[in-house]
Amino acid sequence: MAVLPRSPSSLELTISIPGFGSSPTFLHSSSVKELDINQVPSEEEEWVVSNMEDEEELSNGDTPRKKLRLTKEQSRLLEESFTQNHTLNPKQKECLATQLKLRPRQIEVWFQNRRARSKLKQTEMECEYLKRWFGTLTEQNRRLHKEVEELRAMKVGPPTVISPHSCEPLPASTLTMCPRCERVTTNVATNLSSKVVTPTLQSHQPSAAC
DNA sequence: GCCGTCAACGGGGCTG
DNA sequence: CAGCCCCGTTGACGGC
Repeated sequence: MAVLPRSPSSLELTISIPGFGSSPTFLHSSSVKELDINQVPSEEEEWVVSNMEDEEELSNGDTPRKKLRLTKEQSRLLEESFTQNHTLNPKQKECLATQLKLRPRQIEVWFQNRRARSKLKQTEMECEYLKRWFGTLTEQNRRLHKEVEELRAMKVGPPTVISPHSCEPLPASTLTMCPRCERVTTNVATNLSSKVVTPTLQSHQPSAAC
């Protein structure tokens, strides 16, 4: 799983703009028209205006909402910056905002949305990978079931396994699998009547310890 | 008209 | 407590 880097960027602040603050009331305004940077869209900033006239106000006194579309150049620079750092420190944010003629809050929002898109893409890729893996396991499971059926059909007597402890053959019927930890264990009742079992093999009782 | 995309918002959690 | 981030959502817009 990829972890987004939080290291500082190499970008440095070189220009400061007086009065270019980001007070909460300023940022949380539902209308972007009152923001001075948005009143006169520069040639580098492209606005898509709704059907409402600029001067028209809504019944509740709010100004109509406009939709900002970043220009290709702005998007390119933001993407370029994103490849270097997935997060920005305040200086980098201010610097980018000045460079792109956007508000720092817009830079911040763009990076948040960009990180979200990255994560979504990553999740979709992981989903695809898991789907393929599931398909592979399903196919493998099918083949193993088929193999088991073929072995059962051979009817060559009771199957035996070699004990890893004694290196002697064990009747497979004496083996069971613990449903909790899925470890192969010996059947106690059967083992007691069998002389094949060696003392090294411990009986296993499923418990909460598994 | 529906749907996908994207900028923006609001709330909650975390941290120094 | 300010500042930041994440997350879910909203609203505007474009494409079909």
